[in-house]
Amino acid sequence: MKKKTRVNIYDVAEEAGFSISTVSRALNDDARISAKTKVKVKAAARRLGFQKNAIATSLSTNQSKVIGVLVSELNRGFLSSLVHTLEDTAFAMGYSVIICQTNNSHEREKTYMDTLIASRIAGIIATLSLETDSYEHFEKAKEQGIKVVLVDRVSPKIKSTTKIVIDDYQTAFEGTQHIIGQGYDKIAYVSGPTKQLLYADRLRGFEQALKVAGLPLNPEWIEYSDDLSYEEGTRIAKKILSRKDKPNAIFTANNLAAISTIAYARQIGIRVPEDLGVIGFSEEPFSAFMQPSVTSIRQPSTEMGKLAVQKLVEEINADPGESYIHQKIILDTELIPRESTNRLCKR
Amino acid sequence: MKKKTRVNIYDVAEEAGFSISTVSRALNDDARISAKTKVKVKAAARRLGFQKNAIATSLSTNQSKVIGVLVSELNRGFLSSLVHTLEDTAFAMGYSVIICQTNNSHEREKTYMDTLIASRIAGIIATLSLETDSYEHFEKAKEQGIKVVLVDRVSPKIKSTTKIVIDDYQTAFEGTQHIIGQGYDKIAYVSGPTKQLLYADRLRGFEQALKVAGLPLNPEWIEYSDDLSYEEGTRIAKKILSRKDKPNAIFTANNLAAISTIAYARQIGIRVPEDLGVIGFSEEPFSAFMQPSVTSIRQPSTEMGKLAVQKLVEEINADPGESYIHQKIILDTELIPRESTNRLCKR
DNA sequence: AAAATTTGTACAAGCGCTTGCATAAGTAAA
DNA sequence: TTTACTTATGCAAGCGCTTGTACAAATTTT
Repeated sequence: MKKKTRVNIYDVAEEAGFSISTVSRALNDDARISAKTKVKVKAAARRLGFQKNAIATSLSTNQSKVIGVLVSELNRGFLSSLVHTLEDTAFAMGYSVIICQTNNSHEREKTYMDTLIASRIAGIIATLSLETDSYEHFEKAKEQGIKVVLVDRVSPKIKSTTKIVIDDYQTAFEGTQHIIGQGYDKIAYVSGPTKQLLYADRLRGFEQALKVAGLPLNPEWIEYSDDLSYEEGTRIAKKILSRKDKPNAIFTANNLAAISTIAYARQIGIRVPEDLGVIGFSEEPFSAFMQPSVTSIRQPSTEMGKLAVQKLVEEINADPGESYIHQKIILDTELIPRESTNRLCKR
Repeated sequence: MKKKTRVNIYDVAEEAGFSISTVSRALNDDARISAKTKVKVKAAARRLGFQKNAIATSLSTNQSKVIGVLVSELNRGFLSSLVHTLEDTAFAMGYSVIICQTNNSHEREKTYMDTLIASRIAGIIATLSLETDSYEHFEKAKEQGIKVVLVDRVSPKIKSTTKIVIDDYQTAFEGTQHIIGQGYDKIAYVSGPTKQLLYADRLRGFEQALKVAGLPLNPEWIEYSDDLSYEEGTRIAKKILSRKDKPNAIFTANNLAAISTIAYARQIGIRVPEDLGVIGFSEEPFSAFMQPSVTSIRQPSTEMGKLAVQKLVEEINADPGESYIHQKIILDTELIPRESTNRLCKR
């Protein structure tokens, strides 16, 4: 048969002169084992360089100390910062984090879900991929008893799940008010795919702010992008700024697009913020350092990440007897006014 | 005793009318099982919604399809991009990736190493933490049969390990030549901790280029930073630029520091690139979009990431009989001249 | 038609732990 | 001293899979 590989609990038992059950309990600080025995067992384990096989423990207890993180990709400021925090917080709570990049593909999201289920993961923290519009794979996870927490990109169709979000509608509303307050009155909007709730909400907030302010809502000034990449931002800026009836401000649904919009505008001789105000959702690490610096909306990635792990672990450890109350937690955002919309006071 | 949890191989065996060994082999496409049987077994598995328990497989085979990634943090452009690629490549090869951020702490690096060993990980891809100067934990992993690939931040003290690096000495040498070629002749250098080989090499390359060009090497113009953060960059720029004998160019060992150096210089009225040339190692996503854009050195994070996974998997699957040949692979870098050192042709 | 192969499948041990229950030893109460 | 509890430890089954080996059936060879 197979040969044993490394030092195991049997070796420790022999070395310490106890049975394996005593060793197991001693190493787990079970109350039933006397202090003296524990000392002896631990000494023996140390002597042998014993390292508990986490796999065997997982199989035995049917649970692992690993959290799966489903995220579209790591190359965006918000997500990279979120994952950073997730990992950090999880580590502090004794969990490891397994990263799965969906690349915004629904297919890959499902594949990963299967892998995670097969790995008997403790729980999942997910940000829906942009493509995702069916949610059976989440139901599947839940059926298997895997707890899920959704962050930022959520869907009302996924029930009984903790969700951690910002108020996209309200934030976009306030962002728009900020631009209006700076004296811009012809405002364009660059949206992500409205299939994603969050982009739909942002767009609504934008439109509502215009309506409240009595400003025109020109359908020609609303553009959509699948991925809001840097290149997409340029493409759309080009389109918008080549119309006869040009807007004098652009609100983009992420920050990358804002940055490329600014770059393109300057390139064709449009001054920012004098001729064109630009504001972008989210915040990239360099939003503050650009020239002009980019007015942004800070999403509390750190807070969201911390909460996500805490809530997940809370649910994992919840008494299975009583039903866990799933919350939708809405965190505050912060508008960071910078030069790109600063039309009022000259720099 | 414990109650079984989900659909397992026994259930499938019963449903299909075969023994569990046949089921196991059928699901693994073992040659000894007839095609007909395989079809039946797989159908039964599908009917029951069976999902193989990866934990049990791992325990049984004593190996897992998980690669541990040890990285200082995710918030730097190079590392975030590297990890992105690692994950992507690993996924394509049927592996998952478990991310461990050391936060540049040696202690945490060791803790993680233990966790990874306990998880019977297939292999480790690591970037040494800045603090690390002893390497027993890597030896430990290797003793346990865990393959290791080192990327970017390596150490000659870790033997028999595949290493994937750039030529830091040569790259810094060429970078310095670039600045000199632009007509700067009083060049300061901002180094990371030279305990890390890579920073020592970069510094050597810088010094050598000065020597070759016959330029003065003013010890006052060489500064060190522990983490080369944005704030550190500002602090050091302040220090260097407040000397009576100011340099007219600054080479920083990463790009973040270059960006903050530029920001600080402009703030106190020093023009970049006219009065001060700035070049930074690495490349942050926005280096190109800054004003002025930052002359950088592109490290091939994508290529490094891909190779790292490929080499690791290659070693994992290598015949244990014959000894695997560990290579040190050196990849090309690319100097990207941008505005921040463009003194010759006016923009 | 018998013997020798070649399939195809089943049995059962083992991977390294956890844990319910039994039991032995130690202590307190009767 | 006997009985009744505690407290500490051991036994053995079980978690869900893999896999060496045995064996029966089907196929080929003589």
